[in-house]
Amino acid sequence: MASPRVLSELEGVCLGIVRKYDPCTAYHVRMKLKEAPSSHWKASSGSVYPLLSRLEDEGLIKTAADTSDGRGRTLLSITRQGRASLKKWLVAGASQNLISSLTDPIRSRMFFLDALPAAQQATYLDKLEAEMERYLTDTERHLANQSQVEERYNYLGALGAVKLAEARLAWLRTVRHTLLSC
Amino acid sequence: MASPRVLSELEGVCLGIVRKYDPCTAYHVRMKLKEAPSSHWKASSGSVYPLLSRLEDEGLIKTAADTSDGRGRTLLSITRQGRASLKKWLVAGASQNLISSLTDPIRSRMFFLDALPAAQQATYLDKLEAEMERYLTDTERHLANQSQVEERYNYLGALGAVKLAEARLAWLRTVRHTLLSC
DNA sequence: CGATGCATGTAAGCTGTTACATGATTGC
DNA sequence: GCAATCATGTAACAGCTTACATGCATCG
Repeated sequence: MASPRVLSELEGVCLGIVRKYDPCTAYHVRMKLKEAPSSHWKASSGSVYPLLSRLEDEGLIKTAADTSDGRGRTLLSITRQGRASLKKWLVAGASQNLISSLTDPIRSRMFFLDALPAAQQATYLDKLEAEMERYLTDTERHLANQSQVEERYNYLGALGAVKLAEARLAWLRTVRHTLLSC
Repeated sequence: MASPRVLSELEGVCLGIVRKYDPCTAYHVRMKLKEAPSSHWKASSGSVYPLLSRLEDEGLIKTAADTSDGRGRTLLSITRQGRASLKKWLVAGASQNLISSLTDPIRSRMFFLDALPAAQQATYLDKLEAEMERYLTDTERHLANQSQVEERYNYLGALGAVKLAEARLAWLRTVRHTLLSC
């Protein structure tokens, strides 16, 4: 009986990537994490390699040396047990505690904006809006690269990032209007 | 010259709370962190007390023993240096890297939903939608408790939580419709 | 033949959580 | 008097980041 522990967020995501691009290298997993503009994860080698070793130790992925490549690549595949763990991680996401664990540094700061003098508030909100617009553009561009038919799930995930970015931007504009128009 | 390091997210939030309810106890800071349904922070004593000690060591807050209370309460106040640090933390929020660091466990999972058989996908999405509705209600209730005039910044922050929750729910419904209607 | 990208790792450190531990105050 | 809340902390650990270190492959 394998350890039935719940995977961490990054573990679940990495295992999901291994499954999706099976077989692939650890490096590939890192690159996939990096290419989404909306990903929280830095996915440095310092987190990914030990993480994947751990998953291998627990039998969730298996490795095979790629002899055709002189760099000593290691190809990763998900195991039957890994698939079961991934499913478990997936459905565990429908809990109040995970739904509410969304961190938003912008919103956090809004509560304390009165610490800035009015002029600086305006400057800050201006810059924020400009950066948020740029971020929205990034997420939209990323969405445009996902095929709606071939990569349905990637498309829907990327769509979520766009929708959230739109909502944040709209909220920011409301804030700006509320604070600066009187 | 004091250490000009940038505060972490939780440090900034805690310092902001101290400033807002100055003077207040560390316990009060924890309770404030807990009462928002959209807060990412668990704000356990194990994080808050050492954090506030650190801020005191760096001269960002000062403490005073409350002799009128037998429990040995310690009252916290923000210092001039603390105000400067808080402002710095605030404006540092307008950076691409912080804007994009929004973690969404629901969206993360969407990319891998194809790991579940269709029937389980439907069950999962149903449960998710129900929980998201409950979460939206929580944030709305919290918003209703914030005065739009007296607590303008708290109101705007809570409004952001509601707007994000609405956008996530709308997106979830799109996902459900897309995946289950064919 | 040099730059960029592919590829794999380790060590130290930061930040926050969980679990534990203690005790006073307030309201019923 | 007892329960809930107020109040303060510590120790161990989990999880991820930063910085460092190495070396082959590919393309111009």
